[in-house]
Amino acid sequence: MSVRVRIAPSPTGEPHIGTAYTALFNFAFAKQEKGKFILRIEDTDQTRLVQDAEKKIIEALKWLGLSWDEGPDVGGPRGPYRQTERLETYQEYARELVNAGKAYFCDCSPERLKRLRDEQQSRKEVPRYDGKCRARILKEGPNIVARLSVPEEGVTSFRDQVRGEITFQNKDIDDTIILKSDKFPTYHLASVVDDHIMEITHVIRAEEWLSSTPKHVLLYQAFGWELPTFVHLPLLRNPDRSKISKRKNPISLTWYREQGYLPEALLNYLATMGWSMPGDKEIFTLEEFIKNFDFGRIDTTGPIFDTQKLDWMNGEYIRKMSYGELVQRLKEFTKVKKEDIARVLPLVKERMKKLSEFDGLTSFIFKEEISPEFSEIVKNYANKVKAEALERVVEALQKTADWNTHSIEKALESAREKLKWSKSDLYMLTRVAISGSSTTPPLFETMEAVGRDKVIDRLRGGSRRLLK
RNA sequence: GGCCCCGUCGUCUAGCGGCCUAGGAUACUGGGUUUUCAUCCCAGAGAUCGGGGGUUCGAAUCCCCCCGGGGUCACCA
Repeated sequence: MSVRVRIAPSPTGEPHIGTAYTALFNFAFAKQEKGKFILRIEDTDQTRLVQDAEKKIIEALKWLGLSWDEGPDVGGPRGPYRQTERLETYQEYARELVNAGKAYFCDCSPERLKRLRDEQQSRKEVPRYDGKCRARILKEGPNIVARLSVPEEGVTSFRDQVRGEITFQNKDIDDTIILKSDKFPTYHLASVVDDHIMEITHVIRAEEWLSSTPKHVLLYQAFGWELPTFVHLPLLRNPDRSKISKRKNPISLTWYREQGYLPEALLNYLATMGWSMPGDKEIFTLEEFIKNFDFGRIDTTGPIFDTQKLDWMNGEYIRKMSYGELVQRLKEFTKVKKEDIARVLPLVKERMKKLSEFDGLTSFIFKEEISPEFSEIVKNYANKVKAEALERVVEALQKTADWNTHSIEKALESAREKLKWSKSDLYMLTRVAISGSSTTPPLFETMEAVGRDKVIDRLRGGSRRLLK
């Protein structure tokens, strides 16, 4: 049987980093097995639905290059792939279960359920449904839900591909609602029915689903369906080890994109979360990941998402990338013209960790005016002396016909000989005068990029400023 | 709290009974290259493998208990 896997995000907010993580592992496994990777939209919660969320998820996955074979609008024999488009299906299956005595209708009001929960909690009991409607024969209708009838005794167990055998006592499992009173299925019913109809062979999802898996297993058993293989990936964590969340960590894929993380770097980083390439290799391509992917190398400990290491990895990718390719990628991060990006890129390529840093690193080159601050540099010279030094540099520069790093260096050196200044002092003074900053790319290259006229203007401006 | 999962340097991890006086990466510190920054190179510090019992000639690796962390307990997914 050929492998079919899926991701099933809910369009309830920003495209989530966890979705990318799960998608990556599903995608890699599908590719390795030459199987199918399916995108299914779990939009059954009408109250939490967010307008553009599905679109954004799709855009994010495309950005990452994790392409899918079926869904939500891409053909496939077992669609549609949005759950709200298949409501009758779930209703039919729920009815089938009720008719078979494996589920029952329940008309307990939300108020009663809340009261029940509160009472149980005050008695320090585990909150769960008391089975009031279990033995009643109710007709389907408004304000009626369907609940799974969980056996009172015995155990439900299943095998998780990376964690081994996991067993739950049936008495600990609640009679979960499978069909809500609005006749929409809950996640449990919908995902089990869909996974079966879509012939999903491996359910690869996050660890947070581990404790509801027995309910799913019970559903499969009630229907008499064959179980898929379950794989629960470790949960990405905040620095305090709690489940990764908006409050404590950036989780939006849109944010990572806007920050200038390269999709291939983000994917590479994600692949090292809870998984390791044989041979201590940390930088690897998606193709290498696919080739070497192995469930046995999944670590079940929840990894902390460390943006510092992501930054390092992103920088590695930027440095490795060709200039031409980088220029293309930079276009959406700056208003600087393409030719100018290409021209100054060599100065900043190895200084960028994120593409969004390009403007900050290069803006001084293109600015019309800068306001250098001289007070903190070359303190052993008086302002007047510094101003004169800048004038000497201007004179030397004006004598050179060519404008390249070599001629600039020669001019600077001849000025320096007259001034009898140290290299570091004169270069630092010049650097601040032409850039406004004490840290820039190499001076000659920087001056060359700024251009002759502007350099001379700025040196004179600096001189005037010092004399004020 | 019940149930379930997990526990190797700050962080990501290698390790699946002897090759481990625990390796790599990142972050950090120092040094080198250098006109500043960054890159690059070298070095250092950093984990008695959560703790305690076993099993074994031998345990980070197997077993038990404890402790710690996390997840989950909705007409949300």
